[in-house]
Amino acid sequence: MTTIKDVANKANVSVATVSRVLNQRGYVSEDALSKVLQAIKELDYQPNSVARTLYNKTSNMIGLIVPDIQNPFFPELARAVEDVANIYGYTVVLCNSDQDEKKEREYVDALKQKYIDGLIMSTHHQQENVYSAANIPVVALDRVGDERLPAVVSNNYNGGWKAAEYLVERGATRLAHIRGPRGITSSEERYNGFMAYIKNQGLDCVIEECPFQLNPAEELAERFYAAHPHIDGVFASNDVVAAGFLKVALKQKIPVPDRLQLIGFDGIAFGHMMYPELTTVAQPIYEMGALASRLCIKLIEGRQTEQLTNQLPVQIQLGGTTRGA
Amino acid sequence: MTTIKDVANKANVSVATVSRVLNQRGYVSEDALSKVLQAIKELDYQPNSVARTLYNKTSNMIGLIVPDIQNPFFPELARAVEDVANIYGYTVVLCNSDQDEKKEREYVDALKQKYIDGLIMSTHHQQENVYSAANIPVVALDRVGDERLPAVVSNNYNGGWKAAEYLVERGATRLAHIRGPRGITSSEERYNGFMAYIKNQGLDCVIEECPFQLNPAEELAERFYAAHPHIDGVFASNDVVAAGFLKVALKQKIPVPDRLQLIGFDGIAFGHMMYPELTTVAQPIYEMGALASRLCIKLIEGRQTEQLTNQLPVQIQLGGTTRGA
DNA sequence: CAAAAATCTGTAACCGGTTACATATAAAGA
DNA sequence: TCTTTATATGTAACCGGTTACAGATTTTTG
Repeated sequence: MTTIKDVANKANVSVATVSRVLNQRGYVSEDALSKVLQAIKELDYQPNSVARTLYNKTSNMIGLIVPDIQNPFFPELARAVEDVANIYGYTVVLCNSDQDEKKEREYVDALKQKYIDGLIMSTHHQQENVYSAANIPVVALDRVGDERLPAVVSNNYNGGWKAAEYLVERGATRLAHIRGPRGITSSEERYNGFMAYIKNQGLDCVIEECPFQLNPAEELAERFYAAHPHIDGVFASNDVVAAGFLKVALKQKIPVPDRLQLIGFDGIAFGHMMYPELTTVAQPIYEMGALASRLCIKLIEGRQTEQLTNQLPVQIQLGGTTRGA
Repeated sequence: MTTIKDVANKANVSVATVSRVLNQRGYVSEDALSKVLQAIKELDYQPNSVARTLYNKTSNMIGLIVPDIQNPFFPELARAVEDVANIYGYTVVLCNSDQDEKKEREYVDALKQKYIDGLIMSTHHQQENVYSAANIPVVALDRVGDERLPAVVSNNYNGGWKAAEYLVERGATRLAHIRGPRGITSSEERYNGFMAYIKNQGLDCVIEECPFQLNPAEELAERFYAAHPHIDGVFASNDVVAAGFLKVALKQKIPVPDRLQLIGFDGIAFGHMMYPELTTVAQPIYEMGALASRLCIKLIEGRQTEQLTNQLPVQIQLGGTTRGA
């Protein structure tokens, strides 16, 4: 591997001069400049980023901690984070925490040791430890654990409200909400928004709780349809759960959307892969990831962010699981 | 941040002794050992991995280059790679290449600069550059670009054969294969396996080609069903394409599986999220990722691998898009 | 009991960069 | 013309570890 010393030798200058050329800092004569550039080209020299990191305490790497990349919501988010990071010359290190606080802490420690420049986290755990111990920028994405952290989220509350409103407007009268796990900000907010509309309209509804996974959703759906045959509008707190409910409904030959309307939340890609397509409250997933990435880099570069919480709008995405207007 | 010097001072020994304790190398007296351990504990010292990397030229990082993490096949693979890597103390850096050779090369360069210890690549490009320039272990995953590279793949040929056989055994007589893009090993092999069975049985079939994406698959399906109304068995080269064909079939009210049987390839999670569930030739995706990761680490640790190509078996996964036996 | 071998420890060089500082020369100002 | 200032460059310390080597002490061996 060619080092800065090799370049210096070849160009007949000192390493300091080469370094000055590389970093475009300090004074370098025309003559030296061209000799160095020539040597760099001839030797196909690339400065060693580890050595740079050691001195500069900055690695051009961003950590991204998600619960599980297998959860179909996160690949798009991760992709967006990486795309933006790349533009600015950053590399992304992806970590799956399984929502395990210990794992999260271990990852954060390991990443900090590698002089990671910033951290983007999707977790509902309190991040005081991260927040205090690290002097690196941390951006919360989708899930907010700590209020003091800059965050990128979608308007979950509004989404919940819209979902309820949408179902009611399409003629649903007996509503149910399959809410997500307690303690996760997004599912709480969706629930709150949904309930606010329900109360506002003086309606009644059935509430069930379900983790954001297919199998539990299917199991719950079986029981649910048996227990509540009259329900004609279901709002699931995420698309995976909605898919589970749709699947069981189709299996049981419950006419969707004629006798049962279904709306999910997220707007992940596979909503389009099924038939009928899932009607859903779509978050701007890619936008969220991209924004978080930009925000993180902005903070790394020392610039302040205007606002702590960045809330992006959601939008109903028409599918075939709800009726036309 | 506490450094090895701080520890040495506190323990009243030299940095060399502390280093010996850390690496459990060389002679260290009982007395010095306990003093150092005590100091480490009191200062909550963690050795700086960047400094270590600089000297050792090894980073405990593995690069994973995939075409696009948004392709639902890759998250499971990536997860497996990361899980195994973690067990052995390695961190994974994920990169999306978009199948762009230039991007791939840039990533490889950047990763090598960071003293990445090994590389796992899912690409169909020739990797001579990688293979020659890098003296780091490279493992090909799912897609093989270079024959000389150790690789982990599933038995795509056998999968293609099995798919044909399965359709025929369930009574399909007019077969079609929607093959994947040319030049990608896996799609070629699936095609070859399928055709081998067809020829072996003296059958005839329709072949179409489609990229591994939903929209093109849907468009093709529309045209396909119009042009070939008599086809009663379709083998799609991957599950996304199969999903597109299923979606259009359902939309057109073509009875599946009674008048049209459908089988995909991959066994990705969303096959279970739809109704009917997708019948598919399932690859052991997680196993493949885990094996690639283990293989890579084995090579990093200097041990030789028994065989260059590791081919894992595929298995038909029963869904509702084919008839019972 | 002396020599050889094993154990212990510190100094300093090294990994490959960056930069403070000293020094030298050229250009500008008095 | 003599300062002063701007330009140019090299030396050496530094980032935080690892390790070759040398010297000192202890243990083993003959």
